[in-house]
Amino acid sequence: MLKEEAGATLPVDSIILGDCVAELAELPDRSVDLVFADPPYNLQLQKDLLRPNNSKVDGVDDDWDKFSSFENYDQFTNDWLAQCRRVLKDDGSLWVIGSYHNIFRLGTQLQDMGFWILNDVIWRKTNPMPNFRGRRFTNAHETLIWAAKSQKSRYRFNYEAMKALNDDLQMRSDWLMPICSGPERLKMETGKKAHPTQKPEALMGRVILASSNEGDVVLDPFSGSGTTAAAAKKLGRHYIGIERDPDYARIARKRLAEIEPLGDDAMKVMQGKRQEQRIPFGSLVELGLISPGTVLYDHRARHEARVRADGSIAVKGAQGSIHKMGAQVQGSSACNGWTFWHVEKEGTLTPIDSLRDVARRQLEATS
Amino acid sequence: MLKEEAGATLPVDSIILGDCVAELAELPDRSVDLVFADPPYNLQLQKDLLRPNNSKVDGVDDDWDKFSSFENYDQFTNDWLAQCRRVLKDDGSLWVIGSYHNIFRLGTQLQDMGFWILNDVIWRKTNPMPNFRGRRFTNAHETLIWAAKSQKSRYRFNYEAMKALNDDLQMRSDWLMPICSGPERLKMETGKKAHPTQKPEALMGRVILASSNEGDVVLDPFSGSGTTAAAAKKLGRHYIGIERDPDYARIARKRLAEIEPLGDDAMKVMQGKRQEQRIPFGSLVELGLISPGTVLYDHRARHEARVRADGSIAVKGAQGSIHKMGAQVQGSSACNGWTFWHVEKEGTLTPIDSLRDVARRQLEATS
DNA sequence: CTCCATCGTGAATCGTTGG
DNA sequence: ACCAACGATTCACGATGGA
Repeated sequence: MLKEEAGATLPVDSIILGDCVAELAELPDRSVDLVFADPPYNLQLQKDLLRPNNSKVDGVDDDWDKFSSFENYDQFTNDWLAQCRRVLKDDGSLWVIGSYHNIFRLGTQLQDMGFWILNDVIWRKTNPMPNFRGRRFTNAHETLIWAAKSQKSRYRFNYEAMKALNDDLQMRSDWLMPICSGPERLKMETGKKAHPTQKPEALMGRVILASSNEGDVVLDPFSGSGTTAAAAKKLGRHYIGIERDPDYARIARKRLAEIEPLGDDAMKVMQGKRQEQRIPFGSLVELGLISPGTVLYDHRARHEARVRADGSIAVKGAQGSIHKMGAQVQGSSACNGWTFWHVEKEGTLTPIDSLRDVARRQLEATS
Repeated sequence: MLKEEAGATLPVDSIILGDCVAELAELPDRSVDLVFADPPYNLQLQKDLLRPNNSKVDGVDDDWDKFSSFENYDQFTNDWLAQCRRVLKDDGSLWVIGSYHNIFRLGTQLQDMGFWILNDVIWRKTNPMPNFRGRRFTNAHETLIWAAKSQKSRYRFNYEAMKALNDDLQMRSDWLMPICSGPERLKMETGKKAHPTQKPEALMGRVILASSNEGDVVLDPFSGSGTTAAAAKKLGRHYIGIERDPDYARIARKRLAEIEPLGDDAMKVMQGKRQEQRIPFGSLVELGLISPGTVLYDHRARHEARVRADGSIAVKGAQGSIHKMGAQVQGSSACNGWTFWHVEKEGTLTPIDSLRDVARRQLEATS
C-alpha cells in the first residue's frame, strides 16, 4: 500500500527487505508518526556459557551483533538514528530498547541529536534467564527510552488509555511482562526459534497504544520477526518494517498476512502481569521492621535464632533462611519460617508473619 | 582516623569538606574498595535546556547552548570519574545512580574509560511522585550502574548474602524500595527537609552488602546528607565522604556521630562455598571418612565407581579424579564430582559433598 | 482424561588456583 | 605468560511423556 505524504509516497503496510540506513534514505522527510527501534545490542560475549547441568546456553552470536569497538557501534547508531529523525514527523516520537550493553550509548546519542527524552521505561521480565555462575545480579530487565523529536514537540501520549490499562492508576515507568515464549514464539519447521531476540507483542502493543493514534504510521528499522508491525496491524496502525535478512523478512510477512486488525481492545488480552506481592524476609530487615541482631524464638521459646544484616538467621553457628533454619532445628524437611519464628514484643511472642503485613503496606507499588 | 595504604595515609571515617575533584586528588592510588556516587543532575544543564529555544523545530543540527551544556556536564563527569578510577583498587567496583537526565551520559563515560559494566540496577520506588500534568508515565524508578574497574577485575560480589535477602532466590536487577521519608528523612530545625535528594539507607545498605566486605573502605564523592557513610558505618565498613556544602557536611557528621555499628554477629552474612577451605577428595580417604573400595553412584545409580587408596576413582577400567570420571561417564566436558557422586548410607544416596563438611571440621579441630 | 515428574530454554558482556 | 585441574552454579514456564 502506498500512502501520499507531503508529495511523496510512503510504502506503508509492508516489510522492506534491505539495509535500514539505505532504505530509510528512500523515505520522505517528516512522514512517520512513531518509530520503534530494537537495534543490535552489541553484547560482546566472550566465550560459551554453560548451565549448571553443563548444557550450553544458546546465546546471541549472530554476525549482525558484532561490532569491533564502541566507536564503531556509535557510528552505526548515529547513521540510523539520523535517518529516523529525518523521517519522523515533528510531533512524532521515537522508542528504542536495549540493555546495559548499548542503552547508555543510545541515550547519549539521542540527547546529542536534539531528541527530548520523555521517559525511560523498564521492562521487568517475569521469567528472565538466571545468572548461572552466581557472579552478578540476575539481569531481569531491559530499558526502553521514549523521546520526542524536540523539546517543543507536541508528542502524542494517550494518558487515559494507559491509566485504564493500569486499573485507573497512572501508568508507571516500570512494566512487568513475560518474555516471548510458548505459542507466541515463532518457530522454524525444525522447531528451532525463528529469531533469537523476538519481543513480546504485549510490549510493542503498549508502546503503540501509548504514543500513537489509529491510522498513524509506525516504523521499525530493525523489523526482525515483525513484532512491531504485528502489534501495529492489530491496533489499526499502518506499519513499515525494514529488515536486512531475507529469512526474517519472509517470516514477518507470513506472520502479518495471518493477522486481523482488532482495535484497541486487543490490548486487554495482551496485558502485562499484575504486580506480584512476594515479601522476602530480607525486606523486613532492610525496612527496619526487624533490626539485625534481633533474637527470634519459636512459639515456646525452645529455639533461638539471631537475625543478620542480609536477612539470613544464625542458630548455634549454622546459618540460613528463616525457612531452612526452622526446618533444621525441628529436624524436619520443610518449615514455614513466617509462622515458626516469633519476635518478643512487650513480653509476648508474635509471629514474624504479622510484620509482613506492615512490610506489604510499605512496599505496595502500583504497577 | 587515618589508615595506612600503600605508604600514604587515607583519611577514613570522615566527611571531607571540599570540592570532590580537588579532594580526590589528595587520596592515594588504588586505596579504596568501593565507590558510590550520586552526582548532581547538573542544574545548569536543566536551566539551559528549559530556556525557550528559538531555533527551528526540525533542527537536526543541535542548538549550540544545548550542546555546550551537555559538553560541560560530560567534562564534569569525566573529571570526577577519572579521579575515582584512580583511587579505586584494581579489584574494587563502583556504583553510580541517576535518572534519564544524566544516567546515559554516566554509562557512556564509564564504558569509554574502561570500566566494565556488571549490571544496571533499577530502584523501583513504591511511592514516587505522580506526573501531575498527565503528559508522561509516572517516573517511578532510578537507575544504578555497577561497574568493575576493568574486564579482568576480580570484583567482590556477595552472591549468597544477596540470595539470602531475597528468600533464597537470586537477587534480581530490579529492587523495590520506598523513597526516603518519615523519621529517616533528615529535617532542619525549621522542619524543612535537610537535603533535597536524600537516598534511603536501605538502598545503600544493599549496595554495600553486595559489593564489599567488612573493614573495606567505601568512598562517596558526593556525600550530601551522608547516607552512604551512615550505611557503611552501620555495616562495619570504613567510609570517606566528600561534600562541598558546609551545611550538608555538618548534618552528615552529626548523623554519623549518632550511629552505632551493628554487632559482629549481626553484621555477618551468608558465606558461600567459595570462601571455604579447599578439601581434596583424597583427604576424605586419608581421614577414613571413605574407605578404599567404597562404591560411588550418581544420584540415580546409573553409574558406579570404586574409590582407590590414592583418592582417585575407577569406572570400568578407567581411572581419574572424581571430577574427571564424572565428566567422562556423562560424556560432558566438565563435572563437579562433589555433587555428582554419592555414597549409600542407610538405603539412601548422599552426595559426597556432605562428607567434605565433616572433613573440614575435623581438619579445623586438629590444626 | 488428569496429574505429576522431567526436560528444555530464554538478548548473558557469568572462574580460580596452582604449576 | 600459558595451561590444566578443580569445582561452583539456575528461575519461570511451557512442552513432553508416563502413570
